[in-house]
Amino acid sequence: MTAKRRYRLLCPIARALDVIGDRWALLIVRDLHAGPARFQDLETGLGIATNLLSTRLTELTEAGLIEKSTDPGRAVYQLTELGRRTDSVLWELSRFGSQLDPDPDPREPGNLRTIALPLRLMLQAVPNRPNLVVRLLVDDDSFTITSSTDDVDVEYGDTSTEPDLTARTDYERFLDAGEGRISPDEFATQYLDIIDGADHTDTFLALIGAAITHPG
Amino acid sequence: MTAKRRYRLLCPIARALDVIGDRWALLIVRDLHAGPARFQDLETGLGIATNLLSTRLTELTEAGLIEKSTDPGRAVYQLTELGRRTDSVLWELSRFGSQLDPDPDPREPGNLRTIALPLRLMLQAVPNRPNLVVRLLVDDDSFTITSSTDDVDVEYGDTSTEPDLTARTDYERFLDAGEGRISPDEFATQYLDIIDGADHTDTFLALIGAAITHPG
DNA sequence: CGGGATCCGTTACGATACTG
DNA sequence: CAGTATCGTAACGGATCCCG
Repeated sequence: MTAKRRYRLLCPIARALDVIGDRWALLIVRDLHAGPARFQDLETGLGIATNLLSTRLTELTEAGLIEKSTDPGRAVYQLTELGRRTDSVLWELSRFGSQLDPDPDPREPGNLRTIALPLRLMLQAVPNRPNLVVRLLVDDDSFTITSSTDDVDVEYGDTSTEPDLTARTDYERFLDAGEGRISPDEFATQYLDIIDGADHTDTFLALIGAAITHPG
Repeated sequence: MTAKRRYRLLCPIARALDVIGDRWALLIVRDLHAGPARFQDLETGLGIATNLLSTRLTELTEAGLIEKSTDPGRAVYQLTELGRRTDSVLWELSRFGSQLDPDPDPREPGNLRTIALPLRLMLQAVPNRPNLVVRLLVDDDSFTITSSTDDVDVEYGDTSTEPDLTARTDYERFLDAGEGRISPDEFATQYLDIIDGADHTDTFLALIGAAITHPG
């Protein structure tokens, strides 16, 4: 029943921060951009205390950014349309953060939902995307990339659709490539294993290369 | 000597939030986009406690976003090049925040540095900008808009350059227009007084109209 | 076992008073 | 004017406990 701490300024930036400015709020939203997630997915992915996650989830729900669907008995959280509109904010934050020195003593996340949104936004900037469904394995996590000319989606986990191609890489290298510390070529040839669907290799490498190279 | 609270995650978004995610940090940066400011300018503009402003300023300085120039004996804070690169983040936050319901019980800011950055970013999106220097009076605050084809700047306060045109409006209407609650035409004809330099009126109105209308 | 709620020590924030 | 010092309050973080 305690009133939440707010700026209460007229300006839209302060208004936005009143909703997504609290600690963890944007990171939770970011992870949900990778698709619906359960309580524990978010907890282990972020390393957030359960009480904080709980309060953030209700606050974000009240603000209309996320919603809880208890369809099959087990709670699942997902973004609303309003919540999905945070993608530009997150994208610009990501671009700004890439210019900063990385933490000297980083903490590994419990899962890699983290990278689904940046990946999608990079792919989104590529013109003339091919029609392609890719299963991308990063360490022990799996992503399904669904590319078409009109749209592109990156979902965490295996989805029902059968992929055209399956590839594997590791998290560190993926980050290096995404932030420009290694070249697309070096990444593609050295750190990307094509496991299945090799006949789509050229299409896939062109897509990845364009995504990394593109100014954003 | 206590270690600052950080996410310490590898992802660039978390890295960005470790620097500009603290309460007030982004709003301070936003106000500095309006040009150099003194301690008290920021305090009254935001309504922030002085101890918090003090710690934020040193943190932002350590992070390399701002710098203090004590040239004439009086401390003046201003953005560094890195700090200026927050403009895209702030712009997207502003766009997101405009979609949210305004606070039911808002608090008036002590000054209007707030709106310099949104205004500049709106103008920046206008193609074929005219060469024009405008003094815009909003309530008791003054802005100097320097427009050219290549670039546009909005500084808080009167600058040395003599304006081609001087106009006046009020804060509420300005916000209404910027967030699309009233039309550019309605704003220009009803709530914008041309005080001086009337021969540049058409040029100015075209610029303002385009800025408001433009998708951003 | 997943999905939280409760408790409690620590840190951050906010208001005000005070100092160079 | 530009901060520092103090102090009460709110938020965070870790752990444990509870409930279906």
